[in-house]
Amino acid sequence: MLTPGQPLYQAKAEFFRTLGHPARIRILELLCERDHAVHELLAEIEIEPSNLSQQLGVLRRAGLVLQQREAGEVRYAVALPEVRTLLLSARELLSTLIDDQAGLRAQLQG
Amino acid sequence: MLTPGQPLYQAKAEFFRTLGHPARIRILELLCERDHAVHELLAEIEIEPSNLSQQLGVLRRAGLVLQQREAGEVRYAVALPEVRTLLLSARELLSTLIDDQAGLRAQLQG
DNA sequence: TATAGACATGAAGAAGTCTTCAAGTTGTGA
DNA sequence: TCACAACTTGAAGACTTCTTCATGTCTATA
Repeated sequence: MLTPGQPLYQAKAEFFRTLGHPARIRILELLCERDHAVHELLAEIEIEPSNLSQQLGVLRRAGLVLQQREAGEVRYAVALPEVRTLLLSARELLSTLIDDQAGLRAQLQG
Repeated sequence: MLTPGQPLYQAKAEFFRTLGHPARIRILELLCERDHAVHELLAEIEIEPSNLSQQLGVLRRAGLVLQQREAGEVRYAVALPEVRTLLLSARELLSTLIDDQAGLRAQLQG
């Protein structure tokens, strides 16, 4: 969990593993748009409440999101604006990757 | 492994999991500098040969690196320039994250 | 063609991650 | 104060991923 003194590439790997879950990706994407209460996230993501809490816990412990009580609900927000940049850059890479693979498939089939 | 038809956030999660291993991160970082033969990677990364091959296999199947035989050795290269951008953007985020956490620790301790 | 070097692969036990369940906490309104 | 809503937590079995071992392939060279 980003403990100091460990080699940097270890921390990087750990960080990417934190992003390596569909629910956590969705949460971050939603939080990049605006902050959300837990019940709002629950309405958007198909997942059990306790599972959502677990995933929020993972993101919280990684330092990627912040929690805040407000008027009987718990609101979450991304902790750093850099998260948005990273997700965009991943989307970029992924769409090139998918296009390339579609191209390859087309080439193989025709 | 980036199969078409699955929801996008699933593909994203899978993609990040591919990056979620210290050896694979190191491989990609080295390949972002220049392409390397397997034995060159082996000299840089502390890992058993068969393990390195396994990790290269993961990256290859994900479409992130390309393999090429040449003069009795196998050379690897990153498949897309976008990989470099993404790694930089992750480094950016991670260093902010680490600074923030160091700040928090300092605040808590003194 | 035999041998060696450079890699890749399949399989299996160890280790880590997910999902769910049951139970716990924290505010809020009756 | 009681009860409820909104979340969180710990634990446990199911499921994945890692690492390593033994073996296999490919190429170049003697």
